[in-house]
Amino acid sequence: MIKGKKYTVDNEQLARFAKALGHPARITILEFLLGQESCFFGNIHDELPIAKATVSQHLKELKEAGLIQGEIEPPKVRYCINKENWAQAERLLGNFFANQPHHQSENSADKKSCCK
Amino acid sequence: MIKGKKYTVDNEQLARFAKALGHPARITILEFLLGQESCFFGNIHDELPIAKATVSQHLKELKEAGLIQGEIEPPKVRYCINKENWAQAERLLGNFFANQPHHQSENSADKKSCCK
DNA sequence: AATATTGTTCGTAATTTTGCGAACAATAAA
DNA sequence: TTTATTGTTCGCAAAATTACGAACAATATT
Repeated sequence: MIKGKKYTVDNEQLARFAKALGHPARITILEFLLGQESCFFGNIHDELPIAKATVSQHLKELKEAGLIQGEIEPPKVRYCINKENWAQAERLLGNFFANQPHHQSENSADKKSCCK
Repeated sequence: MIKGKKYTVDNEQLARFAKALGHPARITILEFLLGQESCFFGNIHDELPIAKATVSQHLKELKEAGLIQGEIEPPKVRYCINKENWAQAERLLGNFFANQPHHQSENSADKKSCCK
């Protein structure tokens, strides 16, 4: 690396999405939201083994990553997937994994060998 | 949540993989490895705007997440994708996103409305 | 043996993450 | 008006993350 070398915008965005997915509570929240029409805070909290303050924090992170949105419906708060950004996350991750790993040589008697 | 409620094994694993993807340097490393047959530490370092000690640390995390492997080829170290675990990550993420977001009601004049 | 090359590990520092309980705000209900 | 319900925010603490330079280890070269 010389100087000023930065990351691409796509890679930054992909990392941001992946980071948001990088906690089992947040995976569980998203999984729940993907399958539910109704999605109040309390319903989400009930799915998780953590305090409501912590749930609120995870929801905030998902919101800041753009993956969900919430709106107040007094006295409750309704959450759901942000479909536009969700589609972007899916696309970025899809492209990333579409880049298949390089084919390995057939005569690898040694299973542990790498990139031979 | 009552007591003892934990996360599923799959969700834990998915979060572990996602967390490993949650930094632009690691995304860049993986992207590079996916397209290269040759992959010494030095080649990876050249792609990144960070010190070698930091690169080494990111590689260690990717190794611990199971996404890559390395082997010594004195005096160099060759890295590559761990294809078995890579396939598992792809599968888990694929299943996760295959769970499509719930359809939104048609009469949503308000674009910002959520889960109505 | 002395030197160079290649990466890892160590020690350190700054920041972020994760988690909780308590306090708070806002509305609804009594 | 008082009380209950629903979530967020605050303050704090412990742990993990990110980053760097310096030191180190291992092999290769001179």
